Order: sequence, then C-alpha cells, then structure tokens
Amino acid sequence: MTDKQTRLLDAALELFANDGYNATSTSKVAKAAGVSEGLIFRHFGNKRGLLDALMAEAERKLATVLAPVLFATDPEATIGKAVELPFAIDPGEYDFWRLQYKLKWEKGYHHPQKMKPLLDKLCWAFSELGYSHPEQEAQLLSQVLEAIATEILRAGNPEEWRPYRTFLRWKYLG
Amino acid sequence: MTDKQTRLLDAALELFANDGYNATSTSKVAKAAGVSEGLIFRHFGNKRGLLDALMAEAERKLATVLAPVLFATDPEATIGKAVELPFAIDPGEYDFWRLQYKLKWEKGYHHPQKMKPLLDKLCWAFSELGYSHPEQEAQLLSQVLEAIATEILRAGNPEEWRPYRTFLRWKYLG
Amino acid sequence: MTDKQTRLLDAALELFANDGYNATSTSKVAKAAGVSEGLIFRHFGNKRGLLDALMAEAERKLATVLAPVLFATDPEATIGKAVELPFAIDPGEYDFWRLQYKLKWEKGYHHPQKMKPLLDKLCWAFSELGYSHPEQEAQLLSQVLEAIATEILRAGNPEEWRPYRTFLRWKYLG
Amino acid sequence: MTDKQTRLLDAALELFANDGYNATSTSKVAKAAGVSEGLIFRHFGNKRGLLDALMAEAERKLATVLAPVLFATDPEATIGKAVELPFAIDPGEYDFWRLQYKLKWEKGYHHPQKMKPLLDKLCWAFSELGYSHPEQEAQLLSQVLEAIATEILRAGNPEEWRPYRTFLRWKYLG
DNA sequence: TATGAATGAGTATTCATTCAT
DNA sequence: GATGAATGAATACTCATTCAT
Repeated sequence: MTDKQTRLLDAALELFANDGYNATSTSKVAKAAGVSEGLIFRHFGNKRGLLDALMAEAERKLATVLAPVLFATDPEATIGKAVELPFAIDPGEYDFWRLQYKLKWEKGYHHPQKMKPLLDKLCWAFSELGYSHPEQEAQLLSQVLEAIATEILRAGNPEEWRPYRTFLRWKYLG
Repeated sequence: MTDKQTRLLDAALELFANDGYNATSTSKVAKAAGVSEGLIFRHFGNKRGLLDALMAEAERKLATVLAPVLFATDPEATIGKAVELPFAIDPGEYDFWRLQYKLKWEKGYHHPQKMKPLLDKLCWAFSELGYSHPEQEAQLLSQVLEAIATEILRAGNPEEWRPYRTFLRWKYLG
Repeated sequence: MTDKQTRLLDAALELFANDGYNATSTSKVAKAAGVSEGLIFRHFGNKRGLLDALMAEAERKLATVLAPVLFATDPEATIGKAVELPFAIDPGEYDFWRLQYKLKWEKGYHHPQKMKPLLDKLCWAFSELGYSHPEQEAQLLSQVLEAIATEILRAGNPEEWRPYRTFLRWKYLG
Repeated sequence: MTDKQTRLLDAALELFANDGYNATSTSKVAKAAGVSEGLIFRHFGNKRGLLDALMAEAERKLATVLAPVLFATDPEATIGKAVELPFAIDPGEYDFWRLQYKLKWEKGYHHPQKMKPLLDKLCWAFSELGYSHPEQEAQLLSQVLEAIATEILRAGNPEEWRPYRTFLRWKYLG
C-alpha cells in the first residue's frame, strides 16, 4: 500500500461519505488526493474497486466496534454495551460510518447480514432476562440504536443524543 | 397542470425513487414520460425544479397521512394511530415515500421539521399517560416507526413486519 | 437529415477512409465537421452508428456501380463491363471505396457476400463462352479486378493501371 | 536477444496480427508476454519500435519464402514455384503474414518494393515463354497470388483455395 | 405548448510513456 | 536487465441545459 494509494482511499472516503458514491467523480477524488486520475484505475481497477477497498476496511472496523457486545458474558452487560454503541463512535471516523449508512440507499450495496451477530446476541440477552418476545425486543433495540447512530452521523451532533443513552440504560437496566 | 406535466412528474417520481435523483438523467425522465426533454425545462426550470414539485406534493400527502394521529383526542388513540402509520402506507405510493427517505442522504434536501407535529403530539400523549420521560419516549417511538417504515420501503415487504405492529400495541397499550 | 448530420458523415468518411476506423477518434470527426462531439451520439447513437450509416450508403452505391455488369445481356458485354469497373470509380468517391477495403481488415466488419451477384454473373458469362472452369475463371477475374481496384484506391493513381484495362480486354475478349 | 525480448515479440506479433496495431495496447502486449510494461520501452524505445523489430524479421522471412522462385533456373519452374507460394505458407506463421497484409492499410507502413524481385523474375519468365505482354502478365499473376494469399490469411482456410493451385498450373503450364 | 437539434462541460476509463528503484 | 508506480493526454460517451422553430 503506497502513500498515494492511502491518500486516494482517504479522499474517496471523505467524498463518498459526504457527497455520495454516485455523485462523486473519479476526477474529484484524484484531485482531492493530489494524484493523477489514472492511478485510481491502476490500483483499484475501477471506481467501484475504490469503494470495495473502503468496504473491506469497514468490515474489519465493524468487527472491532461490535466486539465488546459480542464478547459480553452476562445479559445486562450485553445490553449495556449495546446501548453504548452509537455514542462510542470515534468522531474521527464519522465519514467512515456515514458512508455505510448512505450506501443502504444506493443500488446494489446493501449487506443486511452484517448486523446479524449483534441481533443474535441481543436476542439471547433478552431471552435470559425473561422478556416474553425476545426476538422483537432485540430487533427493536437494534433499530433504535441504529436510528440514533444514523441521526448522529447525519448531523454530527452526539451531544444532543446523550440523554437517550441515560434513558435507554434506565429503561432496560433499571 | 397539463397532461404532459403530470406524466413528467409520474415518471420522475418512479425513477428518482428507484435509481436516486443524481443517478437519473433528464433524458431518461423525458423518455419514460414520452415527451421531449426540453419540456422539463420549460415547465420546471431545471432538473431540481422537477424534484421540488414532487416534494411539494409530498408535503400535502404527509399531512393527509399524519391526520389520524394529529386529530386523535385521547392519548391511547394517538399512540394506536401512530403505530399504524408504517403499515398504512399504500403500496401504490411506495415510490413516493421511498423518495423521501432516499433524499435524507442526498445533499441539501433534508427537512427534519416535517415530523415535528407528530413528535409533539406523541410527547403530549406520553405525558398524559404518566410516562416519566415523555420527550424521549416520543422520540424513541417515532424513530422505531420511522425505522420500520424505512425497512418496509427499502425491501417492499410489509408482511414481514406485521408482528411488530402487534408487539408495539401490546407494549404501549397493554 | 440536417446539415450538421451530413457534415458529420462527410468528415467521418474522409477520416475513417484515410486513418482507419479505430484510429479515428470521435473528437477528431466532430472537430473536422465543425460540430460538437455530443452530436455524433445524439444522431448516430455511438461511433459504430456513424460507420453503419456510411456503410448503408455504400450498399446503395455498390448496387449502382455493379448495375452495368449485372444487367448486361450477353457474355462478352458482361466481361467487358466488369473489366471497366476498377477504372470507372469516380475519383471524388475514392474515400468511399477505400473505406470498404480498409474495413476488410478491421475486426467484425467484413461482408463477403456483397460481391456474390457479380461473381455469379461472371460465372454465367464464362460458362456461356465455353470456358472449361467457369467458376474458377470468374473468381480469378473478380480477384484481379479487386486487386487492381485496391491498388488504385490505395495509391490514387488510376492512370498507371490503364494498360491493364487494355490488356484484360485483349486477354478475355480478343 | 534475451528471453523476455523474444516473448515480447511473440506476444506482439499475435496481437498486432489479430487485433491490429492501433487496437493493441502496450499493456496487453506486456501482459500476454508475462513481463512488465516498462520493458517494452527499455528494449524497443516505443510501441512503434516493437513493430519495426517485427518487420525486420519479416523481411528475412520473406527472402526465405521467395528464394525457390528467385533461384529457379528455367521459366516454367519459376512460374510453378510462384504458384506454390500462397499454398506454402506455414500455418504456424499465419500471424506473421497476416500482419504484413494488415499493415498495408495502416498509415505509414507500406513498402511496395518488397515484392519487386518476384515481379522481375516473373516478367523474365513470361518473356522467355514468348508472352506478348510479359510485364502485365507478371503483374497479373503476382496480383492473383497475392489476392489468394490475402483470402487464405484472412479466413485461415487454405483447403478451400487448393483448386486454384491446380487451375493456375493448368492455365500457365499446360 | 411542445419539439428536437445543438452544445460544452463532465464521466469513467485506457493509453503510451517516464522514471526511481 | 527488469519492475511497477505514476502521469497527462486522449477516448467513447452522457449530462443538463438552451434555443430556433
């Protein structure tokens, strides 16, 4: 991975995340990276290859972020760690996650199964805690968390949402 | 509003909703509508004008859809009607709503205040029902509903989500 | 067929014929025609469409050129008219015919059956004249004529080849 | 001449002959040869240098192929050997000769004088045999042979043309 | 009101070539 | 001798928009 390759990925991430993949031209990416446009194609094959490289990195980051939830040993800790998720996003990586959400709506890019492990673990936790509809509760909490994350990423205002962290902890963990 | 104007709006709605605003060319819209491309510019000024016309119509439809909630007189009915919202979307109007969600993520199109009346009404309802954090509960329910609507619109599978309707009624209305 | 369309075809003919189809860029064609590059694609769909339009015209011209041979009523006249063919090419149409020959060697453009009617007629003539291998003689004469035409078109020097006209007449018609 | 140089020439020959010089990129040649693209420029200066090297080799091969005709001692043998030429092409060398014919039509590559020795020898043979227009007869036979070779190389079907060998022998040698 | 010819800037991608290692 | 990173110009083609009719 040469210096220019990294600069390309950085520039692409920022532009794709803010303007959208389709709305970002390869020429803009190259200019932002301070690199010749042709280099994109030599290193990544085509525009899509640039996105794929970014997504591969995302997969790894997602695993890291979910780890505390997935490796929790008791149900309360599981839910507690899950509630932290939207607030634990490193502001320096907003672009990164914003891109993931944006892609949901662009053609041919959605990978819904990526959240499956989280869902399963939450389901187990709710079950352990004696909830009568653990599956639905898990889905619901997961969606609330995703919705909060979405809003934070879109507007970049984590502080405004902090009360919900307290609220959710109180709601689920007493 | 002439016949050709309507045909343009219909075609634009379908294409913008499915392929995205940026990814849809004026030529495709004109072709789909069976009119000349120039007509778009005569009637709507530019491509953006076409979208704006669609959004104005959306504003009106949104008011109609929210009416049952906003005009409910007791708190339980308010929440009950709100829970119906994601499931009450006319499948013939999926394109319409899909477009709204899609635009959240395209530059310069988000109008968060559109949902304000719903939020206020829910807040009032939770308050009446004696919830200790009515504001957060309202926001939370609203987000859950929006998340469900989002999923239904993206995948077009309202049946899969019906259990959540029952679940939410049970959770909030006993 | 608008004025600019004709200018595009004229420019394309000259450039394709002299530089080759692959070696001629759409931008060169547009520039030579004094027209915007986009117009090529609006009128002819793509670069290949430009060539196809030229070829369709060629088909018609070929029919006109071959007519004297095909409509000859006796064998001698048939061969006599055939021998004239390479020398009857209008110098103003060299580009036109040069393009045909050039395309023989570019991928995906050869249509060998175009000369079939001429071959059949020659075969009939040689047969009538009592030649013992009319098919081969026809093929041979046809190839000689094509070879002469090829040389004339490549170098643009019909005068140098005139003696062969006399020679061929003497050889076949006594 | 290193191993990689040879592999480059082999790859270039095949690609130039089949796809055309202009239509073949240096990157394709390098990939086909399994060497780095830069090596082309180190060894042959530029893309054209690659072609020139191929042409130099062609010159030598042509001499070998024409030798039986040029060194024939009596007129009949001369013509007999000449008639063999199109049928004596080694199928393993089709690419080689196909390239020569293709280049006739690409800019700046035609060397008409290459066939001059053959023409002179044929002229002498026809003269010896008492033909009244030896020069034209020589040119004519040469063209017929070239035309047959052309067709064989283009379509790769020497069998279909074998009857013409018999026919030409019968025609010229009785 | 409506058409369709016309355009100039832009799009992803390919090309021949250079050069540091 | 050989590589592979890097480039700038070119390529076929698309776009939103204008305008004469």
